[in-house]
Amino acid sequence: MPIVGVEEIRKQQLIDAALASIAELGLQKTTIMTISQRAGMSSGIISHYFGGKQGLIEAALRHLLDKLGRAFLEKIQQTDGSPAARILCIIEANFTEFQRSELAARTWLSFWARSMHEPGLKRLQQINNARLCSNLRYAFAQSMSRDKAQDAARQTAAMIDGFWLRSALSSDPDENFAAGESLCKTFALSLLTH
Amino acid sequence: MPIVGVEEIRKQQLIDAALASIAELGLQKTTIMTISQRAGMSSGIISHYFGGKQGLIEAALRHLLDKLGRAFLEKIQQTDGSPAARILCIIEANFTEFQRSELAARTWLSFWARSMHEPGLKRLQQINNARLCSNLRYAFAQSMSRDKAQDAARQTAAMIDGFWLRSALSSDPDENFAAGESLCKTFALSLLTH
DNA sequence: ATTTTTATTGATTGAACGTTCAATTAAGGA
DNA sequence: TCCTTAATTGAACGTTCAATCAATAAAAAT
Repeated sequence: MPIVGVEEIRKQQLIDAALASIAELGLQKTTIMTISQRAGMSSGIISHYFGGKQGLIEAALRHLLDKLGRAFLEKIQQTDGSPAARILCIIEANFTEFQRSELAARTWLSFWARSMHEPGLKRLQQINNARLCSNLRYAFAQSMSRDKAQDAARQTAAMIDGFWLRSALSSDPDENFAAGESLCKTFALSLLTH
Repeated sequence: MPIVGVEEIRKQQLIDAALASIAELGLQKTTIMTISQRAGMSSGIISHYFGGKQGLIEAALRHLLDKLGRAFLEKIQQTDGSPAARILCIIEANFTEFQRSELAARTWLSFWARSMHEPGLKRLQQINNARLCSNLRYAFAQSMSRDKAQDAARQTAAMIDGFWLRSALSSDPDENFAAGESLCKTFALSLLTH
């Protein structure tokens, strides 16, 4: 059933299938078989397009990071450049990305845990983290000193990640997410006005 | 070399070896061999004392949770019962436990990730989480309404977990930890006074 | 219609891992 | 000294999994 010029389509289908498997089974129990079956293809296709299972896993993480980055860029363009608006954008981008797919928080946690011991994933994670912190620092620095802004950014980033983590572990992820978004916003705004 | 009555000693040695292996290699690359070698014993001993690898992993998590609980109980007895003192105790207990063993944050993250898909670990994690939240809620409720206290507890718990997570993923865990403890305290105290 | 090229398959291979259990070792008791 | 019993070993076994690659299928080119 070969159709020419389907490389990008197949790659995306495999990434989607990988994310579905990771969300449902966890990274540990995700195998080449669970991915390829979900994609409706054979096991060999993964090594063919990604050089191996590890290549697909990294591509899937890169895809999630790209989506998160684009969510932020889209939101930031719909607002004025005020610090409060920027910060609300950052928080919303970090939360809405998850609402789109219920099980994404679990996927992130799986990636994080593995990134501790795999340099390829660790690099991707650190790039994303640096972006989040520097965006927050920049917004806070327009209303307070550099040092205060640094602290405020770290607290806000920690609270966002903490609610992510708790959503992944919670028995009611959705409720946790909604509460997290709201509580992160009120916290960040209170930092700006005091 | 059988010596009688060594069951509890051997179990503890295996738990220590398991935690060392998890911290160094991660839960995924921790095998019966990496654990038993670190303990200086043979591979079969793990099934003998814990019924299998999974039993040892759960016992190791239970051991970490016990240590965390005892750290809190010890600290709480050295203070008056004021809300501020209680909250500082909770935060300190959650951070000092990690300073004792540098790689503990990585161990926690490994456990958390696996607990998403393994009921035995999930149960342990939820018990610990419920304890943290209810301790915080109780302390805050002495200075504000129930609803406010609930929000404050969730924000504080999220910030603590967020800094834990960031320490595990950071390239400089110690600095991250010190900053986390300090910033969590200033946040929690500001909630009490406003 | 035939050949070439591209896409895909899936059985096979070999390595890694957890578990089992018969054998072994030495302490304690008779 | 001999026997019993608790403690421990590690080779063997069965399973799981990622990777490989020769075979296959169909589109494109001739």
